[in-house]
Amino acid sequence: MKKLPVICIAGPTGAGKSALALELAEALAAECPVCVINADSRQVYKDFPIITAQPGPDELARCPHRLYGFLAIEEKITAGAYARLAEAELAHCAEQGRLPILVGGTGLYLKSLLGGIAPIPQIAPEVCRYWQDRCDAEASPALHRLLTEQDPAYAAKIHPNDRQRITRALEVLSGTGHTLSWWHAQQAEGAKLAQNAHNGHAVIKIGVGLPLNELETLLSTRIDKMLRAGAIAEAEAARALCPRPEAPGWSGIGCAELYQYLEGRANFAECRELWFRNTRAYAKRQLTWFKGQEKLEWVQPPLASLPGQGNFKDKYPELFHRVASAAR
RNA sequence: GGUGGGGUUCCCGAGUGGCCAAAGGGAACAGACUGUAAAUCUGUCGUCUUACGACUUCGGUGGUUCAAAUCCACCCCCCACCA
Repeated sequence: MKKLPVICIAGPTGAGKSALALELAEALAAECPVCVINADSRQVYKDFPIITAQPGPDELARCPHRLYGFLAIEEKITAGAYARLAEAELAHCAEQGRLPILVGGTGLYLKSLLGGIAPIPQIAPEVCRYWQDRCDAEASPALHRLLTEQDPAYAAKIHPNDRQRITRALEVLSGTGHTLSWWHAQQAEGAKLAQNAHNGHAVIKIGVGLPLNELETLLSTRIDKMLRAGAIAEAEAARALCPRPEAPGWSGIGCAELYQYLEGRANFAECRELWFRNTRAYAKRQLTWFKGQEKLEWVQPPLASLPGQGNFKDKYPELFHRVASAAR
């Protein structure tokens, strides 16, 4: 049996990745069945379908979608956990002869899935707590000095102020007995091989995007659409379910801002403005990531992405041809 | 009309004679990124292509002083309260 390729649609938030995926899915309908798989760290939360821009019922009806909206707000997902879940979905697709279309803007998740990630076991929560507390008490530069003694190679790569990475390195060391550098070395070989292939499947990476200044308009109108679609009610319901803003699910852009608004700590205009600013800043970070980390085939956003208007084939004939012939 | 408070670099905001191109935060720009990644972190951020340098800024105009964002005078705006 022929190995189907893996299609990957990445790019900054709000550029229309999901819509493009559907256009592609529909254009491909004649060739082979497909399955859209989420590669976005926030669209996994089931209580924020609107705010995290998950595909709606209409979209979901158009073709199978996986890994969307399945996590509760208090639950945490990580790059490693995501990679395992997505790996299983890819295997599933292979069994069924479906062409997987990965869609999402979480660069690290895509990288972990396609390029592999160090096989570090889960670290006990007490160990994490311990370093977290120590970092609070001693400040990150002190822990960075400590890390420099234990794992100079990794310490040299990160900044003394980067408490998230410093505590993680220390957690891994005390939790597993090996340094992060050691763990990274365990999978370095595979990572190099996996750049353009995944378990023997060809990977076609498509980027959807626009320069930041042009993307702004899309981001702004998208926020208004979310608001009209009931973003506030969604946040309100989520708050009733989990009134802890520090819970993992609340960290999404828009969620956090709306929480402040609901608490009366920001007025509506401030909330909207912040939401927009943060979204824009995030899109910029993503652009930087994709510029430096991945080589994508950039494509314009599908501006008129109304249901049933998928004309991927006409817009990107060569790209479509490549995908289709790889799928056949 | 009276009294009090205030006008600082894109925004917020510190600064009350020299150590001030001016704290801090935000925004912006550039960047990093292997389990929190919609996260976390870095650099730049008045102008002069680089600066040990030069030049122009702190409502306006004059003045005091070796030296002013900081002191004085007048003026223009804003806010609060009283009328």
